[in-house]
Amino acid sequence: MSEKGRGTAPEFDLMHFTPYRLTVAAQKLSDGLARQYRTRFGISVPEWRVLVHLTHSGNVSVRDIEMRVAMEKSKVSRAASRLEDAGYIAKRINDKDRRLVQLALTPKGEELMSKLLPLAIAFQAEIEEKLGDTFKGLDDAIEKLLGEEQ
Amino acid sequence: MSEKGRGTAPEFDLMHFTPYRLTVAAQKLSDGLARQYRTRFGISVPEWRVLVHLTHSGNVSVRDIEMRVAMEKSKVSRAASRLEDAGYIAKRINDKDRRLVQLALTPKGEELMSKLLPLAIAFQAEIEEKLGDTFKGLDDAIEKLLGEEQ
DNA sequence: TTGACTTCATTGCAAATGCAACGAATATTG
DNA sequence: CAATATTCGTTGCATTTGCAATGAAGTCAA
Repeated sequence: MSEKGRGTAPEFDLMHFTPYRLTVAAQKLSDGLARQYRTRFGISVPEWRVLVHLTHSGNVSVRDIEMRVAMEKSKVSRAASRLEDAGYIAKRINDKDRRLVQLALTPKGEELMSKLLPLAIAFQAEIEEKLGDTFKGLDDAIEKLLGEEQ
Repeated sequence: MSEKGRGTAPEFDLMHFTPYRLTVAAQKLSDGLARQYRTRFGISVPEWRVLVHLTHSGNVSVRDIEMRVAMEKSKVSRAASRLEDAGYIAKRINDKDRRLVQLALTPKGEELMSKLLPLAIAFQAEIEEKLGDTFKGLDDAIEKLLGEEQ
């Protein structure tokens, strides 16, 4: 009771710490698909995010992606460069604002996505099935977390 | 309808893709606390995890931490080295099995944790409050994800 | 006891990351 | 219009990461 006073650590268990749990769960969830993308197609997660965004948003700048896809602009820029080198996307300078770089899928990139997307869709279905009735609860909570102003 | 066949991307929205959502939510959640730990105490997330584990598990080897805390052993090893350099933990070779390195908090490390833990506890409370009735749903789903065999 | 196998922690190396700085282009202000 | 400030994308640099390889220590079986 009269313990030093210092060194008396409060009760705390990492295993019940939500930031930790969420991080580990997210890693575990992403890993399976990420590994497939990497080994079968040579695509990293940042590259995958750029590709997806380009798939349903025609011409997009690096800045657009930075904002919508939760990645630093340098990360986006480098992912885009790798994708360009691999021939999956093309960069073009925007005529109206020559600071902007317009990114767009090449035919080869579209072909790649026609293979990647079905995998992702199946993966999502798998997750929802696995989670069963807890899925909605998860999604609602995430929505709340992502929606926070801050 | 008779579109090329290639280039016809299936419907898919990254913003509703659970692995992505979970990753972004986890990052957002961790960031606030991680920034505090970094700027105010010079502690990184891997270091923080090692410290927490040492706090309620006396003498622990690198391997123990690797298994329980979801980090690669090299990551654990380097985090431990940095913590040792900073004087927060001590390494000692296990007499019974001299391959093992026993890690333990120093008094300075305990003092540090007596500052860090209250922050974490308050942070957790904040999260639970912010999430309100959606917290349980989140926690159940994470439990399910983390509990999966594989 | 010896030799082959396994386990543990560290380290080397190439790649990825975050951040700040930069140059080029545009916007804004006086 | 000129001068200043801001935005955009890239790059340099130091740090971190993941993975494989290493060496030291222990285990097991013949």
